[in-house]
Formats: sequence, structure tokens, C-alpha cells
Amino acid sequence: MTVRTRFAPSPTGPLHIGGVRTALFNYLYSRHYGGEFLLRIEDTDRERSTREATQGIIESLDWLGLDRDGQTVFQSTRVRRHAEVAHQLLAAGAAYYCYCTPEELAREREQARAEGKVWRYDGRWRDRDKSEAPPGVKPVIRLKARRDGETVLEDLVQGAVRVANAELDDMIILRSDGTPMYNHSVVVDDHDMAITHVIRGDDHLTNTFRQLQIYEALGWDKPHFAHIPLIHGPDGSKLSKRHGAQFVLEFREQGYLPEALCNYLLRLGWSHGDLEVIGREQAIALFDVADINRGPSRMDYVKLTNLNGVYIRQADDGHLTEEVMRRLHDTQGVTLDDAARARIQTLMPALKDRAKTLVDLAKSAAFLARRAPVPMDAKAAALLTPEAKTLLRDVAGSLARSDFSIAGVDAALRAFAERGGIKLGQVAQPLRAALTGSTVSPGIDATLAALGREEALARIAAAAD
RNA sequence: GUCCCGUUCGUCUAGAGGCCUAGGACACCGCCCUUUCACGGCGGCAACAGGGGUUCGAAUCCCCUACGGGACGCCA
Repeated sequence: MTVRTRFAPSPTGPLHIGGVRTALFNYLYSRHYGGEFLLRIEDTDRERSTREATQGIIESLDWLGLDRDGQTVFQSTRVRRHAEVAHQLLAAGAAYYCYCTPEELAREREQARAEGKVWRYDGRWRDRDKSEAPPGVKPVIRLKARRDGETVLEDLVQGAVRVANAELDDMIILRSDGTPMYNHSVVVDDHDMAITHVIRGDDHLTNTFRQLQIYEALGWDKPHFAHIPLIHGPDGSKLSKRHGAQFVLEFREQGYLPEALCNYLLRLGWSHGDLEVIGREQAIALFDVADINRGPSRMDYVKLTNLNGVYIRQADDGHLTEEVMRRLHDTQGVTLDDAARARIQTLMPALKDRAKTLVDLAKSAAFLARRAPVPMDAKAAALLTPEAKTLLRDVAGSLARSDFSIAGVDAALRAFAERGGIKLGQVAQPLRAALTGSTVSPGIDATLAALGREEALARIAAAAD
């Protein structure tokens, strides 16, 4: 049997980091078994669902490279089918009309709460005839749930979880306006889409017992379930805005690579021995739900950032150059021409060693896209003492005679320092300031070579002035 | 409140009764490399929530307690 998984977000906001991990696990699981991964947009709550959110979800998944099989299913297009199944249940005597009003039930619930008691619907309309219905009340359809025994969920992650059926009441499957309730539509859709494995957040675990009852009432085969633990903030509380980024596209904005984010999320709650850096192919080869941990884990932005650095170092220079050019586009005062692109690409091997995010990388590359004179930061300006300026004028002469290859520049500088009886650092730092406007940059030889003779000498002259 | 789940270094985790003097990674602290900053290398700090069992032997199995989380809608 082909493994078919699905990711089923509701389009009520940007895609959350927890949702992404759920999507990732579904994706990896299906790919591992050569199966299919589908997307279903659960947009039955028309009040809160938006088109932008749906687009954001798709954009997020595309960015992360989580490609789907088949057409995206919009749950809102299936409400007629959901109602049909509800009536089928009704006809089979497995469900019934309930004429309680929302107000009536809310009142009871509130009273029970006030008395510190648990409220459950008592099934008062289970066996009453339609003729007893109060006038003017449109009924809901409730599932006639079993009251004795227990329901057992053999969860692929959580193990066997059992709940006494007495804990579950007769849930509403179809609202009085004829629209389906979540637990009902999920079951119908998963069945119709032939989903074999439902991998979702742990917050759905208790829903599963109710869904199991629907499967049983319908006599449908049940999919396998795997409930994965939630992701918390660094302090252990629910992940929220104050902890930092929580939406996928925010991470993209902050300069994280999709590969790094996926790798980080994969390792949150799942592991394979001591492996830390795991690419997509390897993840597909190794992933299995049996290796998912049961407890929730905390988001560690620092570790994510470190991993991002690893992926930046591994990334293709041309690709990074384009990313940097795009980010620099918004920066004022830099020239983005082919010369800038060439310099950035040339120095990229050295730049990427020093960056943990694309934002860092763009910042550190900005000097390459400028024209002399470059703006100085305070520390760099402080290095340009009168003595340093004299030194710069002198070294410019030596450099002018070099061929501006990395080796040539390096040789010229070493010879210069030796002749003057100074340490390399004494000339390198003022040079760095002159060339980059900063006290931090890649090696001075590579920096000089990347800038090229004309621009480098112009910057030195400007700084020595 | 009721039901369900969880608990190994600060964090992510390895660990399926003897391989555990509890391993790795991030962070942190030293040292080395060095032209700045990184990268890299070497070393250090640091954990089995508590209490009872079971067993020759428990981080691993069982029970209790504590703490944490999740679910209890005509939301999804």
C-alpha cells in the first residue's frame, strides 16, 4: 500500500514554525516510503480564513522545498460531501438530531464550571422522536457514541493511549446550518483522500478519540496516527511573538536558509544517533516516526543560527552572491553593477566563513559594492592616525607594483612590513579600515585582490588624504 | 476541575537492564592557528526531577509524589 500523508493547515494566519515541522515530518515520511504528500487547506471557517494566508502557506512550503503531490484540496469545496456522510450516519441510526439550543448548552456548561464539575452532553435527544422537537429550533446532528468500554489509539509516536468512552460525549458532526464540524470533516476528507498516515501536532491527540468513533460508525479503515510533540519557546511556554520569529517567512526575511531551517526543525524532537547536519536526501533516507520523541521541545534560536552558518559555508558562491545582491538592493548608497557582483563573488569564499545569516553576509559584502571613498565606522576611523596615513601612502607604492593576485599582494605586504621593521598587523589594520571602512573583514590579501588595483588604490588614497 | 501525555547537562539530544566514570551538538570558558574577525583544532564546565520497589545489577522495568505540557466549543 502506498503511503499517503497530508498537511492540513487552516489558512487563518502565516505559517507557524510548528506547522512547518509537521509538514516536514509528513513530507519526509511519505518520501522515505516512496509515497505521496498532499496539501489540504482547512478553510471551513470562512470568517477567519483568508486568501493571503493560503498563498502564504504555499509560498512557505515552496520556499522550504516541500513539494506536494496532486491537487491542493480546499475543504470548503467538500462541505456537501461532509453533510452527505452525516446524513448517511443518521440513516444508519449511528447519529441523531439534537434540538438543544446553543444558549441552553452554554448555560449548562457555565453552571457546571461554576460548580467545579465537568460538563458533558448527556445525550438527551438520542432516542426522542422528532415530534417532540421544540418549534423553531434547527437541529444539529450528533454522533451516537459508545458509552461503555474504552477507545484505544495505537499511536506511532505516543504508543497505546486509551480513554474510557464515558469520557466522550455525543459530539456534533453537523451544525444546525448544515455545515460540518472539524472532527467530522477531517475524517471524511482523510478517508476520501486515502490518507494512510496522519502525522500532526500533539494538540490533536484527544480529538483523535472522537475521530476514531466516526471511523467506527462508518465502518471505514482507519489511518495510522502519529502525534508529534509541540514546539515551545526558549522558556518552555507556548511559542509567541516575544520569543522571536515564529513564522516561516520571517525566518526567510532574517536571512535563514531553507535547508538550515529544515535541518534544525528535523532535529527538534527527532534524532538519529549523534548526527547533527543532515541534508534533505539523508533526511529522507533516515526519517521514521518511530524515532520521534514524546515530549515537547524548546526552540533554540542560537542553535538554529549556528546551523545556518554551517549551511552558508556549504552553499554555492554564485547562489549566495545573488542573495546578497538582492538584499543589497534595498541598501542605500551602493552600486549594484556587474563589477560589484564580480567582486562579491570573488570574495564570497572568505565572506561566507564569517556569516551566520544572509543578513550578516550582505552587510559584510556591502563595502564591495561601494565606490571610493567608503564610509568609515568609528573604530575604523580611529585607526587612521597621522602615522597610519603615512604608512598607507607608503604601502600604496608597494601595492601598485604588485599584480593584485592574492599571492602577489600578500608578498608585497610581507616585504613591505619586513623592510619597515613592522609587524604585518600594523599595516594590515589601517589598510583594512581604508579598504572596507571597518575593522573586520576577510583576509587583507583576498580583500585587496577582490577590489582590484584601481578601486583599492583609490580607497587607500582617499583614506590617507 | 476532569481526562491524556511528558520529565537525561542552560538548550537540542544519544541511551531499549551490565558497553555509563552517562556520549554528541549549540551556548559558555581556556589554549592553539592567525593580519582583524571568523573558520578550524585541542581541552574544560555541565544532566539521569524526588521517593519507593523489581533485579546479582536500573538513566533504562513498575508504583507514588512533584513539576511541565496538551485537550475539554454549533473553532480548526
